[in-house]
Amino acid sequence: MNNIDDTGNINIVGDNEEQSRKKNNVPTSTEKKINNIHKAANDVILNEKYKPKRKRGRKATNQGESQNNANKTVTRKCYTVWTMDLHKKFMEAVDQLGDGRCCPVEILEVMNVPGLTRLQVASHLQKCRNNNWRAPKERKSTRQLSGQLGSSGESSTQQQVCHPQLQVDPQYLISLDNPVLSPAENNDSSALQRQHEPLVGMLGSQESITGSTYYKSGMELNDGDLHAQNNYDWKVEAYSMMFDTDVENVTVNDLGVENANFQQYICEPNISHPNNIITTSHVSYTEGNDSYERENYDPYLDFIDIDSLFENHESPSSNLPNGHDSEFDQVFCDD
DNA sequence: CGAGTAATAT
DNA sequence: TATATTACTC
Repeated sequence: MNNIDDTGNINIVGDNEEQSRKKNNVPTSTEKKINNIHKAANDVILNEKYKPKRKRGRKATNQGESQNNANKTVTRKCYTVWTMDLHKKFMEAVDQLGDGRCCPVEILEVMNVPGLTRLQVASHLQKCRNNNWRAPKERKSTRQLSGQLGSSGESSTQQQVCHPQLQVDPQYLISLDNPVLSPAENNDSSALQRQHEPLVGMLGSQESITGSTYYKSGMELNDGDLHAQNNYDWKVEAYSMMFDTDVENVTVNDLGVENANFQQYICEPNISHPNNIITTSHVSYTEGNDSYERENYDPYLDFIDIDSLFENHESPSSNLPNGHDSEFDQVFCDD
């Protein structure tokens, strides 16, 4: 004879306590503890506080945007090209400023280039600190190492390519060993500080602009030649290739002539030109809704299956891109 | 709150 | 890709 108690559990006559517990799926105290840990961990993961609030980087703006056809939006963006001249000026400013004043604001002032903004200088400074800037005329053959991309045994590296932030941003990491622990508690505050330590020097120079806004004088001018093709460059390159979904890139020169190249100088560096800033127009066409704008969009997850992309590609080790018109680009950029 | 910087979008 | 933009930290 069975009966149901006031907790809704079925008590089977004759069963001992343990058998009854099992039949009613009542967790043991140990199981309860484990469940609580899982729940707490889940709460941490679901907590908005520990999620990136917005994606970083450039967002699509309405500035300079115009409607073309039904579902096509034409976005025209201008940006400054750092010519050798401009860069030289930048470096001279850095050199002139000396210790402790090598910050974008000071550099901007010393450069005294109309139209140039602090953010642009900051961005350029960042590029130079990372040894990732080259003079425009030295740009062309930047994909020497791309051939390694599809070589065997590199799948783990490919994962890293697509998930760079997961390695370096402790704020969003959750320790699997101790899931209840708040990420903030896990966050070694000096870890972020370490990112501000001096980075790779400017090319050919013994000392460099450093990440702590100090630099040691005597720095040579960066000749813009990328001697050190390090692993980071390769990662960045592969990374941006995967995200390059532009259907078309069109530039317009000062005569209004369209050019199919990605980037073009509107005018040559010229003493008569007021500011030596060369601007390009970047026109991109997007179909319908901007997928990047959808909620909870996670580019990392979208590319989590990146390995399969390479597996499906023939001769992965031999035929990787050397230019924009390569087979590879068509495969990944055609929309 | 503004500056500097890493990360990331375009 | 090179540059612009954003998030984050101090």
